[in-house]
Amino acid sequence: MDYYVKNNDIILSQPDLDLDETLDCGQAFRWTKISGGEITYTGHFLDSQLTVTQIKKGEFLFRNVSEEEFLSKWVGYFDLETDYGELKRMFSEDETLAKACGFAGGIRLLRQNSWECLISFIISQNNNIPRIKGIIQRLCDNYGGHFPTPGEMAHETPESLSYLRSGFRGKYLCDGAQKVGSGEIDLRKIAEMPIDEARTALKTIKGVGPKVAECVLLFGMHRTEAFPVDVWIKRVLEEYYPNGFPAFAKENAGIAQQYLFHYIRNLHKIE
DNA sequence: CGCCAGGACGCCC
DNA sequence: GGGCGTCATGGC
Repeated sequence: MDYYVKNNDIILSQPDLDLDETLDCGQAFRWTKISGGEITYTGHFLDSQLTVTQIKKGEFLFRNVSEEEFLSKWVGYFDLETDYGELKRMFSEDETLAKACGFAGGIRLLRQNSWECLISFIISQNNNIPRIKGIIQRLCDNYGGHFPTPGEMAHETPESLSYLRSGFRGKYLCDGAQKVGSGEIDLRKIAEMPIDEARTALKTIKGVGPKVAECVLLFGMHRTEAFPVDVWIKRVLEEYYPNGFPAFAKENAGIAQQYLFHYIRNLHKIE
């Protein structure tokens, strides 16, 4: 990992990271882009806030971040100890994946908080990304600007959450909050389970089906073999992989999925 | 205006 | 087990 401390900031050199591709690709919903000449995002992980700027291609400024905080928090969050160059070389055995990696090679899989991920992807069902962000924004605003803890949300009802305007998802959010807040569901234990057991456990929450469970496993528990299939990935599988997804990528199928998701969604822009 | 969205549920057969 | 209507809301 190539970084150094400069004044109160961290300068990171990482060719396999692009802020737009990683922070605005539908895996996380609480990063906002700061308008201006440079590419800057501000957002949160757990109780820490970060403002990060892409100085130039592959070079980043983590503003007002100590070396200790960088190493203990953001290196993990941005998965900086994984070699994505190596992953992309492996994926590129496959023709479609090679194109996808070439199109958006700056995607990384963020290591997000499992609880926030669970709530976020319950909200995501049959919804679009701008509106998902809006609902999560209203939720955090209501809790003084931070993402509510399971304990804080456990008492909510669909009526008390009506300000979210989350529609039919309100009752699902309440069931998730009640189960996690009460300890009936232990996300830390689920994260360590064999994956099929983990899937089954997550799906005991109302509103958590195959897709949402897979997203929680991939984005919130870093189970890289999890492979969420939404309408976009379904199109990819039908069009490019009629005989199945390549077995060599199985262990990291979820990361491959990220490249493919971004690729297929933006294909209309490059043809 | 109509179609769609990082789907899941309930019901039917 | 697979197929289908329904569920709120609002982005485009």
